[in-house]
Amino acid sequence: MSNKGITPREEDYSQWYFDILERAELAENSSVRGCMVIKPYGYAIWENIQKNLDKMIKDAGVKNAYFPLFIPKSFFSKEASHVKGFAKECAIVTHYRLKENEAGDGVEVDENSKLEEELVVRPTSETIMYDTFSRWVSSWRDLPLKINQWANIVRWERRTRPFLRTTEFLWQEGHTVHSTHEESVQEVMDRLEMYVQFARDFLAMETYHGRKSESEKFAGAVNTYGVEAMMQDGKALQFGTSHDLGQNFAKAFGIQFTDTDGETKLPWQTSWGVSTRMMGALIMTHSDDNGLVLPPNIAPIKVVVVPIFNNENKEKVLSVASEIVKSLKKEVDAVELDERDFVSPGFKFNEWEKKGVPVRIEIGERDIESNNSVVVRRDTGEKESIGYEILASKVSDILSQIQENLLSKSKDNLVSKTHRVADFEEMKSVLKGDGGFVLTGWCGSEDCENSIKYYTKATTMCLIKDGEGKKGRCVYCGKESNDEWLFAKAY
RNA sequence: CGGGGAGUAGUUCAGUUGGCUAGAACGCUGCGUUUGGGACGCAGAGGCCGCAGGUUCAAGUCCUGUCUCCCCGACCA
Repeated sequence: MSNKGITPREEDYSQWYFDILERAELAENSSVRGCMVIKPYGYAIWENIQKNLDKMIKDAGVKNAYFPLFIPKSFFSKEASHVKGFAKECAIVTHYRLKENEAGDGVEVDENSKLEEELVVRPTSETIMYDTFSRWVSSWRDLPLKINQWANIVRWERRTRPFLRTTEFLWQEGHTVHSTHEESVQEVMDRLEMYVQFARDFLAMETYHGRKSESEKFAGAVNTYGVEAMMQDGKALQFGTSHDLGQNFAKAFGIQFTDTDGETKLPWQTSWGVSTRMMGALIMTHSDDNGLVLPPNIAPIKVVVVPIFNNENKEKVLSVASEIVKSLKKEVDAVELDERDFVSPGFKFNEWEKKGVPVRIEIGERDIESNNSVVVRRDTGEKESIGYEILASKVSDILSQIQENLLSKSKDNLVSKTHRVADFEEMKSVLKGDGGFVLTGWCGSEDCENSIKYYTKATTMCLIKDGEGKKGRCVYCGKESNDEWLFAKAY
């Protein structure tokens, strides 16, 4: 797996994700698969994502709220294509009570507690939120309505993958209601751009974004837009979506408003979200054979100070080290001192590298004598001796450099793995080789899309801005095409 | 749901044509020596060999059934 970074295979995450997640051990005979425990270090990354993204969401005038986990089954019958998209992956609550079994050694479902209407564990919250919105919206003065929720959701997928497709996952889902289509489309694009910006600034990830094809769009949407990242192994990963819902749901859930002209109208809606899948993208984008590599702007621990001592000089070294930590904390947050005396320094170096801490500072007797400390970068492995007086500001600079370097590496990876191809043969050979994105003409027909998928395993990712209106020929059927689309094998 | 593979210690796995008290490495516990790139020595704890049935003097090993997990597909964020 060298040079491909971390992939979501069991053998990889058991080795590298040791601090991030582990498979949940559920009931012996349970058919629950793909439920993961997010461990404290992994959850700290998620909290950093939450904190920073939540600020951007609020800056966009969106307010947080929380809606029920359980959705009456009947809500799902209201929007035809929505139910069709989710019906096959819903967990359903049918009873609300257990009783002791006859043998007296366990419990069983109490048949007397059957629910009159079954409840669906939310696979997404459009239905329950929009039912509520229908009571919140009655006038143009109530619009735009912009609501976001941070929640867990359940999708009973046939096949799961750690982080990328788990049965239960955490996400953020934003839902807005507007009086005009122009305004709702603007919201869709703004939130899409927000995700792109977030990925760039915090996750140090360069991505493509654009409209999804008809077959790839969200169940119930008029249009879906996605953010696509390129992993080190040549597979694409979609980690954010933004949907133009048109008036489909407004119609289905009876959301109406009286406009300034006195007319009763249907509003226009959007929804958009990113999930813990984003952490998978983050990990797979930057990490190497030595473990995680985390961008400083999202790392739970940005700097770790490893004192190197023996029984004789322990006290002295530790006191200098904690002085240094104190001065570092004035300029850098998330600094940690590793005082453990039961593992060797070499063990610590390795462990913090696996955890992806961006900067490690080593302080031992040698350094104290020369008023220096050894500063090591996780991204390049470079070591540098830096004096105490300038340490804090230097480290702060190095953290910015690491953030920049990771972004530029991600950009290089994206560019170098994007191939513009002339014909289908070339497309096949590119995808059979190192993979990556293929940029090529596509006539827009679902038949061609399916054939391309059949022969190459690649699907349409999205229509990026550069590709819009770029006339050419469809890579498969050879007919005239209006746009150049992005294809890739994807997770 | 189709194709392939695997279930033995906390983890990763050995375990021969059925044969004695089921093993290793790592991890864990204790003591000592160590500590600038995953330390070492000694002592120890830890097992319903996935589950149920069968064949046999004897089953981790053979047979039948069953459950679960992993990989590759189909489906999807």
